Amino acid sequence: MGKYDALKLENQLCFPLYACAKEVVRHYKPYLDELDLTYTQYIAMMVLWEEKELNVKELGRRLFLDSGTLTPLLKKLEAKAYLTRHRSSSDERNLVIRVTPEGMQLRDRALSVPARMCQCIHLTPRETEALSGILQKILLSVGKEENTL
Amino acid sequence: MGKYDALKLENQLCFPLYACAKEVVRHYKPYLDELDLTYTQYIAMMVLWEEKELNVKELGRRLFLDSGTLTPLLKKLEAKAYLTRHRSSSDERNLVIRVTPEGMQLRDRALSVPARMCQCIHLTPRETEALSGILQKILLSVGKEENTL
DNA sequence: TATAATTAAATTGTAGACAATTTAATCAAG
DNA sequence: CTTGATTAAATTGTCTACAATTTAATTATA
Repeated sequence: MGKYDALKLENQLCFPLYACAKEVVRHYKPYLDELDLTYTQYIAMMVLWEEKELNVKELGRRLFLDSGTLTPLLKKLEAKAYLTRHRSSSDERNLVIRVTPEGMQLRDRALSVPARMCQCIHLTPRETEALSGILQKILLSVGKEENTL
Repeated sequence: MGKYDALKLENQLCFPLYACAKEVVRHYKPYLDELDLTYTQYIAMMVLWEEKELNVKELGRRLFLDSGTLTPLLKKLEAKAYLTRHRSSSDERNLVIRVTPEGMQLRDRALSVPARMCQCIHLTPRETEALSGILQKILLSVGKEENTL
């Protein structure tokens, strides 16, 4: 074990996390192409399918994204008629995002995507459970730090 | 359990993977700022610190990145004098990347980065081990698919 | 050997991602 | 009531990321 072992790529935890995330997202592409959605647009629609209506701030909190990423993304989804963007009348600072009927129709066409994606990743139920738990723990701990800053 | 449960964000495995990777990489920023490196530049330097010399193709294979990402990134690292870029004399198609002495000096300044990053992520050794193993498994399986295509 | 197929980088175009700043609206003291 | 913080989006600028195409070099084959 040399002085620089900690700087070897194979000893990093972050690198496989980074590479895995990219590769898995890339694997969504053929399925999402059928829906004319990018991965980020897909997860934004996922929130909207559940919520019907929310503002940019809340959407960003859920997706770990800021307005710099969301503003142009939401404009693209608006251009595709999947959502509407309107200032809140009670507080003009807030932009209310609402799904359209066209946006809701997309949900049915997306139904098969999660199962088809899971088939790409060959994990046992145990591994899936373990991975999910550990990732949630990391997300919780980084979320907490934001508040202490 | 409703018809659309599979499309809920909290039932996805990919989303926490995507969000975690982003958040963890973002946590590197203050440490890497001291070295005037981005995260992608940092992992590229990690490979070069071990290899001293390799071509774009091989670097891309290790980092899961293509020439579209690496070409501009390597030009920036060349501009910072951390590496040199030369066409191979034996095969002019290959671009040989070599670390410079300045690039090697950076290695010592980076020594403290991995430990400081680990402190940000509060995982037990068991969890770290498990996460690492599962991510490697996913990367191996997506790597294999490339060959069968 | 001339041509076709293959390969490695580079290029082009589109879409994130995020830090930092700006703008506009709302809220909080004094 | 007004000035000063605070807040939410939008904007600006830089750096990935990757599909698709192009260019140039090499290899394979007719």
